[in-house]
Amino acid sequence: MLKKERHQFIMDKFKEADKVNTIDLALELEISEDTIRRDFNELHNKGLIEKVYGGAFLVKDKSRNIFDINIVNEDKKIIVGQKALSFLREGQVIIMTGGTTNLSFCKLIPIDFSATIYTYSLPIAMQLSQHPNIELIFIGGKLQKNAMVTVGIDVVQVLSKIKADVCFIGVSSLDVNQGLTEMGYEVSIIKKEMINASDKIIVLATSDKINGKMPHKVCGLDRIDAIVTELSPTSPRIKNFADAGARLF
Amino acid sequence: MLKKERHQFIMDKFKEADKVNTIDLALELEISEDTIRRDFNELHNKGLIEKVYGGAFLVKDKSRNIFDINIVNEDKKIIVGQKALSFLREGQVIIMTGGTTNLSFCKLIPIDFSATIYTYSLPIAMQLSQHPNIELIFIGGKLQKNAMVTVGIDVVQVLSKIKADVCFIGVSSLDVNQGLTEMGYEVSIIKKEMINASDKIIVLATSDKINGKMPHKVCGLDRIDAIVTELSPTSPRIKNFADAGARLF
DNA sequence: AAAGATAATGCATTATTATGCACGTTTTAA
DNA sequence: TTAAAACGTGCATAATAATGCATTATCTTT
Repeated sequence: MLKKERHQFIMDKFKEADKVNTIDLALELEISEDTIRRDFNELHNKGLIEKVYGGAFLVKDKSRNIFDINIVNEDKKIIVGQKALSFLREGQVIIMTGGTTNLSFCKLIPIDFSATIYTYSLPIAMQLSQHPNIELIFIGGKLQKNAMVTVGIDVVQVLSKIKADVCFIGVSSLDVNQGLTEMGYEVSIIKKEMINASDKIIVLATSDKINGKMPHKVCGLDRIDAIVTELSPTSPRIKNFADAGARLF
Repeated sequence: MLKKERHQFIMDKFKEADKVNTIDLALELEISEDTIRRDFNELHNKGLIEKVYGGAFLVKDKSRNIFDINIVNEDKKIIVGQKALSFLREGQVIIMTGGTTNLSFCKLIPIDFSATIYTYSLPIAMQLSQHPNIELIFIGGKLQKNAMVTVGIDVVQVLSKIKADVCFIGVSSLDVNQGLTEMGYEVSIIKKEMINASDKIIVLATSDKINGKMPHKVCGLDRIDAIVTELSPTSPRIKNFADAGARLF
């Protein structure tokens, strides 16, 4: 029996019982307790079990991988993403902001889609790196850890020098009168710059972002070419936007 | 029986069992264990199997989620990372290259460690973003998708302007005579620049990178302040490095 | 088809890993 | 507090792996 098999065997034991016992395992597998102890040590070092005097317990809450991002309201965001696909054109130069709505959108982009995409979001970049035909340019800078985007003068400087066909922009809040507003000052500055650099502005927003105001204004409704939500464009919840002349999808 | 047939035969074995055994295969095919081992090595290098002492396992359906990175030889890389921790100092300015060895290292950095870290690797940045006291600066540029690092003139330009205390550098290959060499031209240029910008150079390498040569030279052994491997510094496998005066850890 | 070049294989040697045992230390429970 | 049980460490041994080298097989080119 190979060591790895034994390790697997031990881990499987936890399906039957909460605790495994050093001696029992040694007897069952007909090997020395020393070997079981060494196995325990290795499994412990991998963070899989917790050693106790006489045996071991399974570690339950194995802190889930930091790399997998939890998307709240993913179903709604997928609807938004699906609708937004119609704004994609092959060969475009695209600016993509961060946020989980944009991330859901990026997951839906056809695998062989070809374009040049600028982004300042780490998760978005990870996602888009799966697309072989997308030329991906990451805008560097100081990392803002909560949003997983880069900020600072370097980001603004890069953006000031580029020209894009379209910007897919996620939002903190969207209001009929205030337009697009942001929670953080730095991100608001950067988004302004992104909008400046782009011909068309497509806003991706789930309905919970609608009719809210944040301290820092990014741009007015008039500058936005399309607002994509999971709601029907005729939904009463966004009638005020329709009345104000916003292009809803 | 051709080598390719044998490889296919081995892979087919996994349909019957979870593992294959080196000796059993040698007996069944009536060839030497050496050949089976060489087959295992080749299949391992293709990422198809995982070698263990006494046999091999099939590599399971590789990460459905693009965000979780599969680290081959993680155990060895963890040993390297553990040793490398002793080179960290609070408050340093650090340059961190990419690669899974460096990623393993970053996972081991104490959560409250405080420093300024520059990197051009997406996964490394994702990992380090978990550390609240690390000021993380991502070096932007065009994304090279296989290595998940940024390349291009922008990267070089940023690096030419900074000064770091230490650079933790992963390698393609490390050779006594050639020193540090890289597979890709662009990355070799960038690593040169990183070395230029740093006072101390710490090389992190598992033993499989040792005694190999790649087309693009990065720097000689004399510029390297420490080579950290999973082996003992006195191991005969790296005796030639010790003889050449390299500082092994 | 033959000669030379290249790759594959096996063998001998050395290195590494896994395992059990002995023995001293730590932990548990009465 | 004490004795038994469990643990950790160093060591010896055996199994497995890696490496260099010689040999054999395969491919290329003429």
